[in-house]
Amino acid sequence: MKKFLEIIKKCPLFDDIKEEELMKMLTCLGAHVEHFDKKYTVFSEGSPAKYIGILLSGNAQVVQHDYYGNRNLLTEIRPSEVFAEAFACADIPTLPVSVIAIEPCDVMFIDSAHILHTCSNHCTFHQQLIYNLMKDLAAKTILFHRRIEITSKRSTREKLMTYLMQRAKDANANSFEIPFDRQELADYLEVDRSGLSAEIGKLKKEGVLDAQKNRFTLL
Amino acid sequence: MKKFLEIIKKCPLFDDIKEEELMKMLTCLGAHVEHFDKKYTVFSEGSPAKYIGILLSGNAQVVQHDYYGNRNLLTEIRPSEVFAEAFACADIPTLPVSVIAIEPCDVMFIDSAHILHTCSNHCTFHQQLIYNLMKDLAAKTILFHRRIEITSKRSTREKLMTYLMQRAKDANANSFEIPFDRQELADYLEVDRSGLSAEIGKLKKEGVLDAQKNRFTLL
DNA sequence: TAAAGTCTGTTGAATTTTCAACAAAAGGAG
DNA sequence: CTCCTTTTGTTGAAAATTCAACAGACTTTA
Repeated sequence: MKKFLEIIKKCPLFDDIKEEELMKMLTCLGAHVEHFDKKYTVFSEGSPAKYIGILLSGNAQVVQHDYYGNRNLLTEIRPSEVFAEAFACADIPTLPVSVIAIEPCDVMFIDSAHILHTCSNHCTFHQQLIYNLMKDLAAKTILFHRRIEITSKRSTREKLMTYLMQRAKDANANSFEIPFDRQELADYLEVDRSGLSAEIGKLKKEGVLDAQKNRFTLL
Repeated sequence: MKKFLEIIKKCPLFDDIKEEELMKMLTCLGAHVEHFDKKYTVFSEGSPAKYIGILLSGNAQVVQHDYYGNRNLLTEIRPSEVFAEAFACADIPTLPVSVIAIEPCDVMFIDSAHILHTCSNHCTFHQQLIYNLMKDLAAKTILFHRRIEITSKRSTREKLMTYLMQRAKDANANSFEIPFDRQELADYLEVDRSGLSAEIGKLKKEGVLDAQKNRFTLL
């Protein structure tokens, strides 16, 4: 676990927790690390929502499948990010989503009950953890707002442009890379892939943007 | 404020806080109540995200307007529910949404800084409030998941049926009322109102459901 | 390096959604 | 009760999305 210390320190869940206390605390919380190869399932839909996950290396996605088998891409997860915490904290018994390793991953698991319920009066770090968890959930809620801002647009073009403008604002630049390939972007925007490609082509011709692979430039 | 005590007690933000401490605490937090007539604006897009709102009476909605002026209905707020907390907790400077009174409303406002930052080591209720806030945000995140489950469907019919099945599950019955009129439902599902009406008509003819005003029955 | 597999852009046809306009129904005010 | 306003359902034409299929570019693997 030590080799991931730098990533762990960046995790918002551990803000304002001293480095010398961190490892001790993780042991106390019963944290453990597992490795997953590409395309393997980290959490699967319907399994108990007992553990909070923290991505230590690699790249994963939160996805949901509807009853027609359509894949719905909910979020991209990057190292030091927390996932599946909302379900554990909200006492949802089983996960309504799956988490899939897109690249080989190392994941740290912490039993949510150890964060929320055990000795919360005696260990000072529990209070800090809960405060950090609240901050993290607030940030997640904001991300969902942004997502809904996108999907609430009615046309492929507007969805794409809303997404790209969000990314440009985040990057503070009009040229930036996105973490999706075309199919994933289509899934995220909830549009048809071929229609998306066509729309990108049109926008290029109109001189609104430039796109090479996953690098986009707004003009 | 006292006349709303029963509603305030139901607010998840005050779970496990004793009734005799509640009023004292609200005074300490600087909570105050305002009245809003129908169609008045409780919070407006772009204003500072300083206050957390708690609806004490009436009915309100969280809405967002895009640059074409389309109204996007994010959530319905009912008495004892908390709103705008995510923006305050996530340190978002200005609100990206508006809150509108649909019926005459009474709203309690609490400065979020008083919950998050003041004397958090000395007053025991602060820790409980933060824990409750975390629970509340986790629940909100789940609601957004459900919302995205709906809007990620591609057709009006699937969106409608996904929504109705969620409501049926919540109500634990195949007959239930929804808190929207047709236009609001269309906004929530992000579909065209006339197309929605047509789809409801078809589903009735097919014997899949029955609908009278805002009471739906799945058959 | 060759072969196999994956990703992307393009097309046209089928299906859906959107839009605008109107009439019927329901609700509210006086 | 009647008038006026709002909500709901209906329609057909226009526009957009989806779908399936394919070819070329790019990657990966053997």
